Amino acid sequence: MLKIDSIIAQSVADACNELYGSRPELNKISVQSTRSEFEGNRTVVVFPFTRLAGKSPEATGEQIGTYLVENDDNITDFQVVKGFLNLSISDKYWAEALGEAVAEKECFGLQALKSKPQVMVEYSSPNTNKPIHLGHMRNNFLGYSVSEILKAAGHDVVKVQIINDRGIHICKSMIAWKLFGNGETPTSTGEKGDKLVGRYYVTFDKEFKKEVADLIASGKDEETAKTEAPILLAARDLLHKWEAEDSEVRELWSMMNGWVYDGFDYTYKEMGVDFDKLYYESDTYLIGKAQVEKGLASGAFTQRDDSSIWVDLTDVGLDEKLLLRKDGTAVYMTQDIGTAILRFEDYPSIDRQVYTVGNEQEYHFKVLFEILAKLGYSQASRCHHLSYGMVELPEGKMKSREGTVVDADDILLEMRTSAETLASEAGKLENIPPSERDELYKKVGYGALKYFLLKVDPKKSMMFDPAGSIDFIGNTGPYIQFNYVRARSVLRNASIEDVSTLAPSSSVHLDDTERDLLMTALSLPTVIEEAARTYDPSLVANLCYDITKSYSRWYQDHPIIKEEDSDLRTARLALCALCSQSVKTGMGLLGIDMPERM
RNA sequence: GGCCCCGUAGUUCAAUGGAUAGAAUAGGACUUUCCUAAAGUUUAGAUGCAGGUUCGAUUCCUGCCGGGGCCA
Repeated sequence: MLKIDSIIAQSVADACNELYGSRPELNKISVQSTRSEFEGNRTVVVFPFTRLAGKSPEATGEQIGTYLVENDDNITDFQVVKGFLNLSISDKYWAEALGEAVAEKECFGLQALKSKPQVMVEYSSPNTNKPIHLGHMRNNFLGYSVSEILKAAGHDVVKVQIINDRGIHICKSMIAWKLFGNGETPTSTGEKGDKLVGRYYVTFDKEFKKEVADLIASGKDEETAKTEAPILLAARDLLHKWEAEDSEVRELWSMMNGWVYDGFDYTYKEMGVDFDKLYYESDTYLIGKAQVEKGLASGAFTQRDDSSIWVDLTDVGLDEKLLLRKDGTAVYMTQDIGTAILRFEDYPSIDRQVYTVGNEQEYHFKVLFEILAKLGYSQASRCHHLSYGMVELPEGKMKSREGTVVDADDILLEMRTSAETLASEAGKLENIPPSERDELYKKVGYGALKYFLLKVDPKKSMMFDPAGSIDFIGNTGPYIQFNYVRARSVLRNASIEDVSTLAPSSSVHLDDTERDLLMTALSLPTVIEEAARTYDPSLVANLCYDITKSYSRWYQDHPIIKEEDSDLRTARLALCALCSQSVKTGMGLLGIDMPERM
């Protein structure tokens, strides 16, 4: 909601009070942009007041409109079309609103840091046996962006990662490396550490399948074969030794995980995401067990005859859920309980945790939050599962076993290369010093990728076609960057050092295109607030596009530097400054860097 | 079987219950003596089906059809 909209809503409430003796609630008063084919800037929907007035929509609109023009200086004129009251807002209001927004410079749209409660956002939960792929990238960019948006809305944010670094699947790549690795290391092969370990995870699977086939050939049934394959038994043995803290196994585990972390560090750095604190499941799964025992003692959980431990959530419409197996081993939920509680202890002031995890885990998180509530954590009711849809390929879901995953490092490289090709084909490279070119390809290429993944409503699943690749024209990151660059270029050519000096004269008149552009840019603060409230970066992405689209259209036929009327020139420069600043802020919240030249 | 999410132009995405459902891309026709044409203008094209609530439904409710997911 624009600032002017709350002013209008207030005046409309006054009008109803005065005219009909009843004051409607402010949030019931709908103010929106006036459609371009009608006179005016803002429109009040009058249908809700016809009952108060006991008149037709048209007559009600006339009465309220007349009252507004007489009693609110910002409103200069009105027109009623059916049930819509179109209001013209004074030039003075727009000039002042523009001047105020520009004066805020890079703070425009942002709320005071730490003016709202501390929030923890978990936005990566990798396994140490698989390299990062496109699905993880949607997760990471989404969580990073939501973190930045929450900060912009005034929250203190703690960004965390949970690393799934233990368990049978990790032992599988370990045993495969032991058996077939010949002592290979990332240094000896020159391969990225996460790729090397991932390769041995695949090796395990191949060997396992071969052994199963052999066992079946020698007369075993399939089920038996799958539990008796020697390589699986060897992996199980490693797991037992790991849990018994066998030093040799722990050493191998640390070494291989270390390789993976080196690989992840590179990819995260390229992606531009970072974390304030890392959590490892190898540290938290025992805490989870202890917490489950504690919950049993306090009566929150129950034990069955086979000694397995359960929680009964039928009172809140969920099921009974297993928390500890009969042999005392942990399930996923056990670990997640441990991790959550450890975090509440590490950061006593966090108001809630936000988990960025795919939508197939929705039930899991409902259960987790209920369990935390049962254990007495009042933050549980505010915890949020930031659930997002899958990234799908034209042939369906990505499957690592079928080799259809889109690897993160591959796509990052492809984006850089495409940016380079496009820039050189368009003959843009003369403008760019060679030393800055690689940086530029990253800004543009990665910007295209991030924008592509973030402009879609998180909860919807989305399509990625590797063959079609990601566009650089149209509704894309580079389109927004390009127009930003043009706007910055105008300000440079006009020698504007400090944009806050661009105070428009209060008598300057902006035309329809200019007012539309201004209104769009002025909505940044409320869009950020809304995005923070709904954990939805796509709102910010869409606003950046709207501002840019309007800017580009306006720029086409409105001279700025060459404008001879000096009041108008100043106002246009201010508009240019406001739009470029708003878009830079918005794109920054998406993790997208803006180049100054391209 | 139970529960959850999603069905909008050929395609990829928009639309706090509001006016004639917006963009992008692909297709047709244009624009560069002018602040960066990765741009702009223009043309053509869509709410799965059937009911209901409402002054007004892409949006809310019910049923069906189609796609995805979760729980055994």
